Amino acid sequence: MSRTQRKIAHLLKGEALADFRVGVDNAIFSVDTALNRLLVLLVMRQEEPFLGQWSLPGTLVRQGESLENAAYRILAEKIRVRNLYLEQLYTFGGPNRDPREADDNYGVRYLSVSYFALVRYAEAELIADGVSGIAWYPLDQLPQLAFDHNTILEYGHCRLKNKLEYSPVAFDVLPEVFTLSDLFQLYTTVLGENFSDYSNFRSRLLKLGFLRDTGIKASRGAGRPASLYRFDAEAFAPLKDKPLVFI
Amino acid sequence: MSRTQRKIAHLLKGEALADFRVGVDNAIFSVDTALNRLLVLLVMRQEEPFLGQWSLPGTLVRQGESLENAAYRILAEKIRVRNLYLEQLYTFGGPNRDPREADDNYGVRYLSVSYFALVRYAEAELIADGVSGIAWYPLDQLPQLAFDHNTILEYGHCRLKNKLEYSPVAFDVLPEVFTLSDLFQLYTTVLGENFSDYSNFRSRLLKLGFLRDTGIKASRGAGRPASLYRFDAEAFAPLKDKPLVFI
DNA sequence: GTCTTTTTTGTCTGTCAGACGCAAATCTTC
DNA sequence: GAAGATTTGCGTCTGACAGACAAAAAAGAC
Repeated sequence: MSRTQRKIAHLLKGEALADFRVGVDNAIFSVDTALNRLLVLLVMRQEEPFLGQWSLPGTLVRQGESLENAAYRILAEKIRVRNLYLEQLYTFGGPNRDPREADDNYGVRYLSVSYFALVRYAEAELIADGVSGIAWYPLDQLPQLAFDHNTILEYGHCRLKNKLEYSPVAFDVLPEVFTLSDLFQLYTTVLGENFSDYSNFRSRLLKLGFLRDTGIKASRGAGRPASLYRFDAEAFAPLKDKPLVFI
Repeated sequence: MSRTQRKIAHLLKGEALADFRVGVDNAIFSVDTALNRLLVLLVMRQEEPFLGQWSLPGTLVRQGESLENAAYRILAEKIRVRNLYLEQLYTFGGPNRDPREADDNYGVRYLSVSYFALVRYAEAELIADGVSGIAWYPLDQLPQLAFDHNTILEYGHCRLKNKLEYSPVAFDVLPEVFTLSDLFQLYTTVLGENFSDYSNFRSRLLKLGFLRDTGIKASRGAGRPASLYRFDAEAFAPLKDKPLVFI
């Protein structure tokens, strides 16, 4: 049965199927540990609809391209980064979420498969192509975004908090070696100040046994120099999906 | 800019966009507490591809229909049930996941937004339309399913275990009043025998304070009659996203 | 040298999970 | 009706740990 025949068969049964255009939108987070800010990557839209408004970096999916590859592609177009974490977030596909649906009397639907990403802030290099605006925005100072992208970011923020609590995603965005203060600041910036005491956070993480003390000390201004630690993925493996911290 | 113009513009830039057909597939779980079995709902495919093979109940999304509504629609076509829980699971959209893509030289892609559902087994009434096969299958005795539906069920099983641990979804599929043994059997069937002792499970759940003792006793065969309890949603509210049990 | 800052290492207390035993209340069998 | 079986309900005990807090150690700042 050809596609047209199938379509006709469905129409005869009174079931009008929708034709879809599928896009991928990325909620890309980063943590500026110096200023204790949680940031998201926004781009200025260069075309209608929502021309001139901030939005999540997104793209339509090409022929032969997987959803995840589309997510990696759009990320690579906007940002140069070596270490990152990426996973699917949620699929938004209600009718009328894209004004282009109304333009088009053929009745095409626009669906967004959103992806969640966390990148290392220090080494992330934004790619400005001279035309389009691109910037890190603090999550608590978001402008009005295009489409339903504010909603997507709410989902993304939730996922980020859960990920940090239950998975070692933090070590994807910290440098190879880091102090326990770095780690603690990352957690407090994302989860809020009041989830644990530094002292208890420290002893819990150390007791879990997947942080290796390199013996090297890092002196940053005043105060006792801190030990630099390294994440041991092998030692972490058996702790998979156990909580790392308690909110 | 018309749709055709946009398409041409993209083609000129060497970006061949994919046209999508979007389907919804439901991973519908149920727990048979009498036999301690975890079941999933499968239907026999009535058309190509995978004619005559078992698959998840699914449907293509219609014009003007939201993804969630499509999920509810296909569920309602297969099963009559009053109490259920449903949420989006994951979106599978790699190229070549549907053989129909190869048939079609136009290059249409088939994408599946999967939904996870949990229904009350005792009151679930399967709708056999005389033509199509439909049955509950124990999760540990699955046949080879059509498409990537075995993968979808793996995702679904993971989600089910997490849901049970962190959300009161169990009370959506238990009767209005239930004994603590009912509750415990539901948990052991899904999570395995070795996550907790009945005695400790009992005291933990009671101490959380959202189970109301109705005072009514239920006598089922031998043994001391059990108290019937009722779930108090209001009392549960502050415990949202705290774990109910520990695996 | 003294003060300040930051890291590191403790202590103490209350809570809770996990293991287990036993009493209570019903049915079954003799 | 008595004894045993079965299931529910309710304890106790112990070790681990979160949360609150104190204090020592090691550096820079003055």
